[in-house]
Amino acid sequence: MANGYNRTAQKQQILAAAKEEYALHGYSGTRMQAIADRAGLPKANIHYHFKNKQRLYLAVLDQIIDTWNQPFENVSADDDPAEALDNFIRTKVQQSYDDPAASKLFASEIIQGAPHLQGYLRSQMRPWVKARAGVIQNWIKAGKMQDTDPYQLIFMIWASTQHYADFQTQVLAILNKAEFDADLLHETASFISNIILKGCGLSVKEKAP
Amino acid sequence: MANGYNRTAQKQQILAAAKEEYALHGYSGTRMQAIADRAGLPKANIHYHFKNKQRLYLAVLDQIIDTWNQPFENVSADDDPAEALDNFIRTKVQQSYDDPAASKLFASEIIQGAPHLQGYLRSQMRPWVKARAGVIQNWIKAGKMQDTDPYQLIFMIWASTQHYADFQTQVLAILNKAEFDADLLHETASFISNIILKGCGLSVKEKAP
DNA sequence: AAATTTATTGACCATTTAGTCAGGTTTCGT
DNA sequence: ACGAAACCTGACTAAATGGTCAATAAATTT
Repeated sequence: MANGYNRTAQKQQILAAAKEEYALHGYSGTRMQAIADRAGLPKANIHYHFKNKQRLYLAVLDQIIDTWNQPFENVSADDDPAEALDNFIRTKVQQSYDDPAASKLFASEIIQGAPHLQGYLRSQMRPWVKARAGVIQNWIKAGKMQDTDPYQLIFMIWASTQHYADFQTQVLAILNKAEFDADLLHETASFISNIILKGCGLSVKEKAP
Repeated sequence: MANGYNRTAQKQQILAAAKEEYALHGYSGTRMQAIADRAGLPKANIHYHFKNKQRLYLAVLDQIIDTWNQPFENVSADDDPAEALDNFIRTKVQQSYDDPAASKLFASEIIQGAPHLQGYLRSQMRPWVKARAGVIQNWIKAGKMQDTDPYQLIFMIWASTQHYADFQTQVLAILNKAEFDADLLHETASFISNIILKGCGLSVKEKAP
């Protein structure tokens, strides 16, 4: 799905601005003018780089997916489940923290029925999950962890890790905090990891030295 | 927040149609005409019942919140944690199943910074969570369950239960299913309940006779 | 340094869409 | 039955917004 490089820094600037705006206001709620303003450029310039609103949106989605997929490729049946799952969870939480807009934008797209991502879900994401589910299944067969539905497990990890990006507003309001700081991030990651690992019957161990 | 009764069935029809449209296309992406079409009414009729697009949106949110709050009021420190949490989880999953549009709409609103719900989050939801957190804290003090951050626990339950409504499209695509049926619902609720309860060090018991 | 391609921009336009309104119809109290 | 109030609706309007384009500037090539 990735379409190579984005030539200019300008283009990156537009993509970044667009990501924020789309995340904040949804696809329809986003105004090309607002993207232009955020990027500090005249609107017509954006239409020079991107044919139209939808193409720009797709380019943003593209970039998000590219970034996300990188870290998860290298889990294998030889790994230790507890360590691998812990790592998976912490990486996801970190990503949510680093780029909440990306998470929000993706979430909005899915919520609205993934009109632009049906193909991606089917042809990229499903095989990816299938492969990870296979690894988990192997762990179970090898007696490394108790019987647990791998798909449900992955969904639950996704849900609980992304929640802190997508529902940040709600979380902060409830906790009565102004922003999501590094402490809360760490606390959250540990909490989720603890519950999930223990829930799977895995012993939670601190990182080996 | 509730504003009394909705006099006519017509009004309910409009609210239902609006909920679907807003959930499906977001606030800005929703067209008054589309709501009218779905409700089978001329557009002007909608403007007779609701001053404008935003008021209609607020009315929809209002109704959702009203419905949601009903079941959770009656948890007390005397209850058994495992049973209460299990019940909480199953109710949330059931709600997601019964009215995914409500969940989606609420999620979109929060993702976009809760522009219409800041007040509600602060003045209604925060105290509500605080009270539930207090109950959980009491359980912990009474030795009924191990030490667990109540807020994090509640967030995690919210996240994992609502995920099946909000990200339904993604879940179905990954599982390669056409729709979310009652079996999957039950399976999901049990899975989440198992992981969470075990994760909290609670023994999972089937419903007492 | 001229020519040519690439990038930038303000002004403009066509379309979409929320909202209005005057006039008609139904319902309801008396 | 009658008047009044509530309800309904087709036709219209004003504003917002995505997108275009011709003119201009900058970079690149020859």
